[in-house]
Amino acid sequence: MNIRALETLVRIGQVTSFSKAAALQNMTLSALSMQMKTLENDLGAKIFDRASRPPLLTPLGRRIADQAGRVLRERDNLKSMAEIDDPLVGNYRVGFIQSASVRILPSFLSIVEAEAPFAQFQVRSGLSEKLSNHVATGLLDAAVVTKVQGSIAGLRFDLIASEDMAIAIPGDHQHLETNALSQALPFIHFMPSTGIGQLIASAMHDLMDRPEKIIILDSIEATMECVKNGLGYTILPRPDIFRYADDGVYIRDVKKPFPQRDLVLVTKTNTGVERWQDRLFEVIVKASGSLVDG
Amino acid sequence: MNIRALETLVRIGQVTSFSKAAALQNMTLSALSMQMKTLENDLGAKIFDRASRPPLLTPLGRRIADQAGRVLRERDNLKSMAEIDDPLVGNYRVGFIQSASVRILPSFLSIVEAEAPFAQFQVRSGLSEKLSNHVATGLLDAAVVTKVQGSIAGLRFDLIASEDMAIAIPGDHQHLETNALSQALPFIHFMPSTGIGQLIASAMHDLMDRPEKIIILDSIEATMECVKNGLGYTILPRPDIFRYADDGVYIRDVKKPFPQRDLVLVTKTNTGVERWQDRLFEVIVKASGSLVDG
DNA sequence: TAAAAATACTCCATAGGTATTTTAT
DNA sequence: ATAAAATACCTATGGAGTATTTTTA
Repeated sequence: MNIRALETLVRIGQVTSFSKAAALQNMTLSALSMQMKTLENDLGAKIFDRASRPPLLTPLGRRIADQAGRVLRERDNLKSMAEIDDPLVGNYRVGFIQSASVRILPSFLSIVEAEAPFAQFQVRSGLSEKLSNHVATGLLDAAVVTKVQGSIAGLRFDLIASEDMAIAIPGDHQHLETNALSQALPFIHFMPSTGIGQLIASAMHDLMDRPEKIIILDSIEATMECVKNGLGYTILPRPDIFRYADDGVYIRDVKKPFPQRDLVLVTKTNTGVERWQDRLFEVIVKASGSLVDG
Repeated sequence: MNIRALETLVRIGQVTSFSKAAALQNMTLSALSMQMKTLENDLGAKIFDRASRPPLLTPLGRRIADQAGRVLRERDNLKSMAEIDDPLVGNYRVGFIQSASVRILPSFLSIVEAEAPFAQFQVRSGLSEKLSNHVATGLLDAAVVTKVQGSIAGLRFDLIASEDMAIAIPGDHQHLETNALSQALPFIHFMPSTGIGQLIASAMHDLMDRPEKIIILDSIEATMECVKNGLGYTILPRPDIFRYADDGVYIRDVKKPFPQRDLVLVTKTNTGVERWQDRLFEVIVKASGSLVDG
């Protein structure tokens, strides 16, 4: 079945004349006649009553012509979709690490709703390494992750924000020196295997003796909840601490020359110009800018 | 834009591999590759990221593939519509004369809803002659009308029902002979120009002297309303009288050898076998059978 | 009889196949 | 190194045009 034949059929339905339709479709009457004959054969249906001249649509033909109109409308939608000039057109699969999904995703979604009406987003969350790999293998188009050292080939990283690390201490222990803390309280350690976990481990190593007791958790919110309940202290990016802290938590900034947590947008490096990558980055930076920061 | 290319695109979206898709679509990888290249050119859109192998759908390409699926679904609907075996498939434009639209149409519509799920009906009402002409010119597919003598060439008439004529008389004049009636009361005459009007005129001529006073109305219901109010008497098909009569109306049947009103289904005569005509007739007869008859 | 559709015949564009080269993993 | 995609090249099909015949209004 040829899509041009459907266009012709719809036109005939409008003008009820083969010759007029032929003129409007920029083809000869002969070609049009053959086209309709072929269409009838393809469908195995009698579309025209050729006993009268001009041929009349049969009831079935009329219905088929209506349906052909629907096919053409969907085809037109497809065409116009391809013609949209906005770089953010399409169906995007984007990963967000846990903290980004809490802090950036909501404002991101509200921004794209307004600014990228032709983009759909499928979001999935996970750890930085997994998400980065998914971008590399094409399972995701982009991901917001913590930048890790051993960068995978073929990936592009755009810096969204550099965040200072800080120490979160239960209020009743705020008088203790950092080093003394490690003797007095357990250290709540967010998963050392993750990107941010490695940053925490290195910070911990630089700042204090190895704590007597280390509790490993896989959730930032749970980590902070423990600190709030005086069960231990922790090191996390300042914005994450700030997000969950209450009056009972004392936040101690760490001295300047210290590794920061880099939140990056990962995409594939491409030879061609991928305008959507730049635009997506723009929008994510905007979304991250509107988040509450300490 | 070729519809086969859209099928291929959707398939690629499913299997994420050109070569697997090619096998499934029964074409060579080469052909498939060219087809996708052509599609991208047609649309002016980058559907694939060819930097990786197998080529990955771009976000836009993924969206376009979704939309292509919609196009194909509508195409499939069209195909399956053409394959339905029921003779009553399609979009039918049917005319009903006034009395048929009141007496037959409702049960007709409820019957087709159950028995002809693939048929749509557009109904219009009018006078027998006009409706018949519309069938002849193809403006209507069929019409339920009163059969008139001078039958137009190219039209087929199927008898739905033969209805006796009767005289409707106000109760307080039921003792009068038919001939005497024409002196005592005005004759309420349904439009003499119509098919049924001609039957009435001829019946009136056969049965009685010309009435002193004739009132012409264009509505059967209004005619009967006048009789009910004692304003005059009338001749109409028995079922029409019966429909609107109440206790105050006396119905006098006319003697046997008398022209009847033939309710017919008008369609175009066709060389080919038009199964829908027979089926439509069947359904209309069924609908007319379920109407209340005196 | 005149206008419109169908048919006969021809040509060319293009879609698809085979063989080969290129490329990403 | 190998599997997969792209390219080069060729062929065949079918879609569209011209000229002619048929048809019905």
